[in-house]
Amino acid sequence: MRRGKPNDPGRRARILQATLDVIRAGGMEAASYRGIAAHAGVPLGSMTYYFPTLEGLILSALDTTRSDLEPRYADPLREAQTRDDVVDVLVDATIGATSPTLDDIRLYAEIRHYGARNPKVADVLQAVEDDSLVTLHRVLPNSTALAINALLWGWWSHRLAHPDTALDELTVRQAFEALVNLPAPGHPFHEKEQNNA
Amino acid sequence: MRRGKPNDPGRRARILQATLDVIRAGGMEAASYRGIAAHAGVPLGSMTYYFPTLEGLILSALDTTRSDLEPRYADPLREAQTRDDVVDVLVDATIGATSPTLDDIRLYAEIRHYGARNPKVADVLQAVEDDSLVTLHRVLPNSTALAINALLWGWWSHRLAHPDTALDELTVRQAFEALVNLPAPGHPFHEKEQNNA
DNA sequence: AGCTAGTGCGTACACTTGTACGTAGCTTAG
DNA sequence: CTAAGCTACGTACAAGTGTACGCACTAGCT
Repeated sequence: MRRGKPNDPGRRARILQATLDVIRAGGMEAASYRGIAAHAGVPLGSMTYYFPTLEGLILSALDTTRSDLEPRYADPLREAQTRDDVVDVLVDATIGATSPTLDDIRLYAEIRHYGARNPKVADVLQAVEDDSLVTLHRVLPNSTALAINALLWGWWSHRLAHPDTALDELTVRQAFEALVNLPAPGHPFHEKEQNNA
Repeated sequence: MRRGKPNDPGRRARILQATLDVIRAGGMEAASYRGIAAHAGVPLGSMTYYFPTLEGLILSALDTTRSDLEPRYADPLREAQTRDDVVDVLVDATIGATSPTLDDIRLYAEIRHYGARNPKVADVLQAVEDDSLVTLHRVLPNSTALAINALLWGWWSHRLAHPDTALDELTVRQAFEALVNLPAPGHPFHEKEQNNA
């Protein structure tokens, strides 16, 4: 039973997209109803209509990033067979073709930052992180996965703090190699598995 | 030639301290003239008198953190002789006695976060980071120092995102060991130096 | 055609923010 | 003792914020 005028069906989605754009460009503090409305080309009244509370809008928008991260980072990891493959994927995700742009890193940083204080955002962060950790954990022991996650975020953070200086690929690669080849707990001697084609 | 009533000589310093407290507790967005004034127990007029602009106050406050970080992190590193010593210092700085509290990590995170968009804050960040990198660089090759810095920040970030879960010491230690023992560029074979007592 | 329910949005309000500015009061020079 | 100058602060203002609320207008039912 539909009533009223549904004259712009994609409006809700466009607002969500505009929200992410604004956060990417100006940070969470720039995410005001009015600013987002201007960016999306919708009147202020539409904002509060589709999203009665600003926090709700932001949470919804952040949540959509989960589906963005999955294919870019987790998918290639799922296909990695050897430890060397894993290193390749990680290097690529840090500075290569599948690596996020500075704007995307900024967005991810906003989530982490906000998540440190807002429990709702922390849940989103947890979900994003779980997606990648679970995938890493499929190939590597738990402790190694943690360290790699920490280092990956460290590299991304480095890129944020030094936007004009490119990271040296060999430096990044060797660091990941060192972590990936850590011995698993309970197996003091590291066995390199050789199940590639 | 002194005039007027200098009835509270430490007032300026107390304002700076209160500023850091407020940022630690509520983030940069909580750092308002009025909030800080209330926390420091001074009237609003005093704030704008000692610090005519809010950004100036924040920058001054952040800058004082530089002298806090130096002795805690750089000093022990200066005294490290062997690579194992370096690992000890790093593990300690991550989760041990000399490691920052969650509040201090939060403060550092604010600096990094703000620094990604505000050039003035970026300068402060740069200075803080240089202090530690220069010290690391004294013992380790440049690329390794970069990786270690990234990982250290990654671990701190992890603590922020998981305040209730303690990091396993062995996990942290092995990760740092792996990085510290990376071969120097130009020296394909790694030589472990054994100059301990 | 007329009635009704629900969609979409314009406007207004209460509040918080940084900052400018006027002024009170102490301290020294004359 | 008086005048002046500087310190310290109370107050006011303009700008920007989230959100509540009421009005138009469309679409389906009778």
